Amino acid sequence: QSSDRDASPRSSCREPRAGLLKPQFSFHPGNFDVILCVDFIETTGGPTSRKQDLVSELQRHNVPFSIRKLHIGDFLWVAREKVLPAAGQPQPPAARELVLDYVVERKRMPDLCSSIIDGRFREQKFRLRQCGISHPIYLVEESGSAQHLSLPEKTLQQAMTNTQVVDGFFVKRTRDLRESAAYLTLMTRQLTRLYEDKTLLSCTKEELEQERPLQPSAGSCRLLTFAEFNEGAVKNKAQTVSEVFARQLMQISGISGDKAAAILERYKTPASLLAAYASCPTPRCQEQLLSDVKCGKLQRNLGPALSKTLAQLYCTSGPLP
Amino acid sequence: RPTVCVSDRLVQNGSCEAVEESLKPLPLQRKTKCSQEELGKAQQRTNERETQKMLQQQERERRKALANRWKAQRPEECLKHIQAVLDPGLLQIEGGGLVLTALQAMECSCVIENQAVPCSITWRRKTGLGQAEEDNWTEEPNLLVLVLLEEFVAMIHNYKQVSMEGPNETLQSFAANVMKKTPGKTLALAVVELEKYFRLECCCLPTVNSHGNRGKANTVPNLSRLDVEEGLVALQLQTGIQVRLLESWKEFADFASTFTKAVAEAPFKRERDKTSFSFCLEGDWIGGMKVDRFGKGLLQVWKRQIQQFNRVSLETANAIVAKYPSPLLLKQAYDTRPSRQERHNLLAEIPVRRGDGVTATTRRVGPELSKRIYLQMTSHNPDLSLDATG
DNA sequence: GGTTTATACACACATT
DNA sequence: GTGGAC
DNA sequence: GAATGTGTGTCTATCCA
Repeated sequence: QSSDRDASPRSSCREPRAGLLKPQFSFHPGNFDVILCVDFIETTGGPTSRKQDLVSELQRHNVPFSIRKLHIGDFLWVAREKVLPAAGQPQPPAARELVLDYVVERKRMPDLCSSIIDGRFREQKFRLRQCGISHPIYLVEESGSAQHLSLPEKTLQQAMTNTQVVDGFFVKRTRDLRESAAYLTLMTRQLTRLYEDKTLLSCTKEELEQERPLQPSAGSCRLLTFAEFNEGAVKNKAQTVSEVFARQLMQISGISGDKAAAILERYKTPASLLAAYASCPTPRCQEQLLSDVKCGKLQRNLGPALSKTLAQLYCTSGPLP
Repeated sequence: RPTVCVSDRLVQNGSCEAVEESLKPLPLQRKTKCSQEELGKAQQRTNERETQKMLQQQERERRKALANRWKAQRPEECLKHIQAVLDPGLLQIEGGGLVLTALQAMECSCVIENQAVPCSITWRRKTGLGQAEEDNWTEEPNLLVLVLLEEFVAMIHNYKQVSMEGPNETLQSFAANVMKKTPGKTLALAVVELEKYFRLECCCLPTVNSHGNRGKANTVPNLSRLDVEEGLVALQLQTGIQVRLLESWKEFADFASTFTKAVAEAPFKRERDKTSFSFCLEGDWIGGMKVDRFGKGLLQVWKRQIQQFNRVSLETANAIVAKYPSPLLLKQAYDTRPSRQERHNLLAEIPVRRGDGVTATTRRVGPELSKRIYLQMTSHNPDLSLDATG
């Protein structure tokens, strides 16, 4: 069917930059196509790998897709405007793209195991939750879960159900890569039907965060450009004074998030803490300045030990040991 | 606004204001009549102490109650304060008893009641507010519904037949009805032994039935797994509801147990996610530096504090810490610089040696980072953005 | 002189 | 009813 | 938190003057 320009693995993987500077534009029904975007990693595991099977399956099902480097997620869908070849131009102008409100994180059982163990699992879920897309999907391939993995079966099932119940993500269970491809195929087709009659409005992430009143049932919806989405998932966000202060506090062993937050509750900035230390008439007072700061759950004292360590850090005039 | 999670932390201080209020009325009085004055003083002291005691006890009790409620949500004890509510319809199905058995094997209570939705499970949590024993529970916003195999197959089939827009029930209409009966709840569906159905469908001849509308008319011929997946994806995109397909009743029982645990732990985890800093989970996050009781290691802490700024290399941090080996020394250096520009650029010209030996290139800290560090050390505005171009 | 009992209970941190 | 316990 | 186990330190509780 409509074989995409980027569908071939050897084709260029250029990422359209148009849209970042454009304040706003919109796609109208019939003027765009829905395309599945596949992360580069999912297809380039090396020639010895079976990663090309996914490409084969998608091609076999005539799924229009595009292989790119996604900074978050493994699959997503974009609406690409249909561009008419300009007269005399060999290449049509760069097509603008809006990312649909669904993103898929594919996880095979071994991946899930290692992700849970080293903490990437929680981090991924956090990033997915605030990447700007409302409907994150975990696509879990339980290829004969009877295999000896580094984590018990019960644990993995619990993790998946937690992802569903606690995090509110959609968890799609699949038996193998072939079923995963089938799922992506069905999703592509039905997403095409879902969006084809809608008006798509470009939108920035900031605008989206304050209000997203449009649910997928409305006649129109506001979407991020692919460029903004993909760049936004990697760039360092702006730091504030209190954030950096909290991170600095936590550099000493024993100061956790709750402790740092409790200290921040009283002294929101390094300047105010230093001023408080300067106001202390005696070094003894400095050591106890933070001792009775109430931490965490409900009002547990920070304690004299950490208070003294912090006083040493911020009150030592000479070089630190 | 930037993605900082310094956000909404509970400010829970009711005690301080009340205590200060009680300490306020203490102006000195002139000596006129000794006895009366002594009496008044005594009265004042007495009232004052009574008030303090009362308030202290009230606050302490309140804090204990809050602490206990928080403890009740911890992963180890939260199940003990949960009761699962099973619809009797579940137990009337073959194999439904396994669910009851599995749930009772957990350390949560378990009751059978007629539910608004047949064959459903809901959960209740002890509020902890109840001083009277038992009976104040709050409903958890979750609902797990077992969809009978025959009904599920019928609904998939009905969705396939787009031509007949009659009263035929689909997964979507089923879900809509369920949510109408239980407003505000997150719905999850489960179907048991669908694979067994497929096997029977293959082996045995299709049992052709009259097109009875309502449920009990059984297996519809020629339902493929693809049809099921089509229906599930449609349900997902239109409602966000997910359906768990299970091979056996044992698996369903296990799923119900797992689901129960997830529901029980959900408030605890959500609260933690709210009140914790996002950067703790970032991949390159390193735990706190160990420091003994006399400050050994604090220099490393100071260096790592510099590295908490974005775009600061190890070499840069080393250079800065070498020049100013403690936070206070840096602050004092700022204090002695009269002009704003001087303070901004205090660290800008510090040389930073990069690379080794032959390829060693020596650059400087630069004015941009120098300014960020200055703002961090001196600003009294906690929400000031260090990366703002101003 | 200047720290302190004894147990329980958390929390920070480290492992299969 | 306070506050220390070696 | 995946689940469980390990050590730092506070915290709560006594007993007794």
